[in-house]
Amino acid sequence: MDYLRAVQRGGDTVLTGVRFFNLAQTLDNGQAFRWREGCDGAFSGIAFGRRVTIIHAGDTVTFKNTPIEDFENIWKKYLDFTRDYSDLRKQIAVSEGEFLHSALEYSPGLRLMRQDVWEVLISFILSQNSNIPRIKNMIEALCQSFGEKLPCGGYTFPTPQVLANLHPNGLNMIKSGYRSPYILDAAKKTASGEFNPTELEKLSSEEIYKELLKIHGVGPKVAECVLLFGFGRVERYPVDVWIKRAMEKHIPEGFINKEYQGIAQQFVFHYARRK
DNA sequence: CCCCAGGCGCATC
DNA sequence: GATGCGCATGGG
Repeated sequence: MDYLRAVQRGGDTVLTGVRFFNLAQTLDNGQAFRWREGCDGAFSGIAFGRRVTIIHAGDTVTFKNTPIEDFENIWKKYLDFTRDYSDLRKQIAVSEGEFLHSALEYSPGLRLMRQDVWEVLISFILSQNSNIPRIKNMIEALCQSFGEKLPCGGYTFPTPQVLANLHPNGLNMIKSGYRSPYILDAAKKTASGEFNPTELEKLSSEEIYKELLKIHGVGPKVAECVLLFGFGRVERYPVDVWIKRAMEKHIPEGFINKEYQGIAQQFVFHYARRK
């Protein structure tokens, strides 16, 4: 494991002996869109209906105002702390080539996140033909308009039911343009159970993939994002322009180890986009 | 002001 | 099943 102990201290949960974890490299690399860095380096965000502020100092990570049950039930899986990155990184380094070595070194604290399938689905439908600042703006507008206000500030991600009941132009205020009908279709199929993440969880990645493509506005790229970031299918990975370019140039034969190529791809993506 | 953006649907071949 | 085009809108 990549931490030694998790203990509740006051209202907070504190992890000690943390390795292979960096807030910015994990929360602000284009996997998730609802995290903001404060001026003190802390990151605040909302997921699974809860808001949390995370502070990283030395080998200690603090989840503010978080009972240990919330860490165990939500954030542990969300931040992939059920996986051993020490071991995983070694495996990738051994099986892959020089470019992956550089990519691993470039992001020592990058972890694959495991997010809510519904939120990932909507977020990456919105992401198409757009850029990260704008994606964040659309998602925030969506949450402010249709999410639930939290007592500690911010809004939850709206439910499928709420979005499914909107009129065709009910999303005008989030300025999602031609993507709006896609969002509504995803919401209707999810609210009705036609697209059911809990049931799909039991199926093979390829079967889930086929179900995802039935949603209007979901193509190969978005479907792979949902498989990797939502369903945690780490053998899958999305191919966008950045990855396509980087793979063709540096890893033309593809990843040797297919088992974790979704995670390996995260390092390539982050490294390929470095300034 | 112009360019283009973590794609996709649709028409056409 | 492959290819090319238009897309609504804002961020750089």
